Amino acid sequence: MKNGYTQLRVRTEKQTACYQCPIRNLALFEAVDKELLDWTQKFRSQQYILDARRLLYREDDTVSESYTLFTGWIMLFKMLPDGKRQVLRFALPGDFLGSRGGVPVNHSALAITECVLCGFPQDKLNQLFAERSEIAATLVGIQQRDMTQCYNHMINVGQRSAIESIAGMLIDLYDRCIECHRTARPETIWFPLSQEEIADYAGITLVHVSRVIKELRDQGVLENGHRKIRILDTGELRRIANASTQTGAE
Amino acid sequence: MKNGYTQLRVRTEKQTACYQCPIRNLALFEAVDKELLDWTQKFRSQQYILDARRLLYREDDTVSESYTLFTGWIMLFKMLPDGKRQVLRFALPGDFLGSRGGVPVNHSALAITECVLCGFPQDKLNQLFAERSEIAATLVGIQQRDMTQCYNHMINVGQRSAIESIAGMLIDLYDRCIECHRTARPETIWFPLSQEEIADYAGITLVHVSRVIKELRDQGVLENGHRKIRILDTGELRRIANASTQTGAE
DNA sequence: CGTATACTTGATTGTGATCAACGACGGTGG
DNA sequence: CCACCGTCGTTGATCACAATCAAGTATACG
Repeated sequence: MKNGYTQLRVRTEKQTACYQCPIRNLALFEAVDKELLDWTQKFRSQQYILDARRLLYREDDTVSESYTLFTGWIMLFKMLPDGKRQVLRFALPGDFLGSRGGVPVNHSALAITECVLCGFPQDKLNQLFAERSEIAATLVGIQQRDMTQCYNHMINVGQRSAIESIAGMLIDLYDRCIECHRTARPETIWFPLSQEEIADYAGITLVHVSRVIKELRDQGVLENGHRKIRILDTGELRRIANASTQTGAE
Repeated sequence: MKNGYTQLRVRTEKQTACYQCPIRNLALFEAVDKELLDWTQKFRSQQYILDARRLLYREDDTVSESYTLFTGWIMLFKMLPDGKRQVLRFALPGDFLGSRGGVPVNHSALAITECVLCGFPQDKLNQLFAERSEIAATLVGIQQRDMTQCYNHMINVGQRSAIESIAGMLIDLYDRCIECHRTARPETIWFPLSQEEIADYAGITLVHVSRVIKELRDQGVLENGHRKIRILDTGELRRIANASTQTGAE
């Protein structure tokens, strides 16, 4: 109960049925016909709960399942020998994680909040490809989308200054939150990331993250605190994310 | 002839046959049985030549073919509005490029040297998936491998100092060159990258690249010049790539 | 042989790292 | 209810790595 490692618990109550899945249009089975969804559901092994601060898997593990994240935030990252950490991606509801083709995973995954995941056994995926090739095409598309995100992140890390990078990251997460919550625009958003996690994502130190966020607060672009954030001026935030070394005044 | 944009020329002489392709084990059709290779070859639309310094495609283009790089080096990159450039990856022979599922491409591709490419029409790929699902699995695996590379690059850019980052990059390219040339170890390698391209890959300035490479030369780790490089001490280079702020002396 | 491109080197500046200390908050147990 | 503790965020002082500005030198090319 306390070994600090994979702690998936089977979700006993309320196993959501695939045919009524609210995020299906984001996930692997978007291409599947309605009448096939109960068939899809047979592929699903289980719904799981993963507590906050627990690892879903660790780099180099051979993971036997793929997962669709149903609720919560998961952080994908890699560690360096000297203890540095690079956050690769934040997975939000609808994102697809885990094993790809039986190869050991190339990153670790940690739950930032408590999460609900739908698991699909890896060994059935190839069978699935053979029977329904449009699923294969969808998976290729998902990987393509992940790659696009990865490329955008690379620009943040490689070419932008600290403030640009953080602004870009906030805009990106903001848009993705809007997309899955469909909440009104200038709403306070649930934002469970610590400054250390932001730092390891943007490739800067947590001290500097603190200063940058203070700067954004002082500029009236956002309010934050208590694991929440409110973007007050999305336009300005987008401008900051794309402007190179434009200091403040118009 | 001089519009600076996609300038694929059909390769008229010596169209290499798939069944005798020397790099097939690296590429998309590694899973295909020998007796099916002439069938595979029917999917191939054409072998092309792309001159050095020409774009294969540009970000947001809808590309109708996928390519296996047969000869040469190609640089994948993204531009920012202010003219900054982030190099995402260097493609070497055997790498798979281009369209994925009819979506506009998320990056641009430029030939660093003259290249030979094998083209596969995109619209036939889905058909291919349906007929031979192991090809789909292979493509998923290729994308997975690309993603792994991308993640490793992210660590270079995000967490490592300039000298670590460049050392890591050289080791990586060195290993990949060895892999496709199978040349003896301490060999001078064909290395066509300019310092500006290295800079845009590692996320630092070309001036600083020059200083770092001079530092590596002075340490006796490598010799270079004339678009060639010779790694004299791979062990030391690997050490530099992984050590955090270890200055020089053991 | 002249021009353009690539690389080198020096001087200076600045962004972000590092070191250090303090404050705010949330949970726990007395 | 308050004291205690741990985690997280804030703020200041100083330092260093890499950016920038600026010339100069090789090298490739026509």
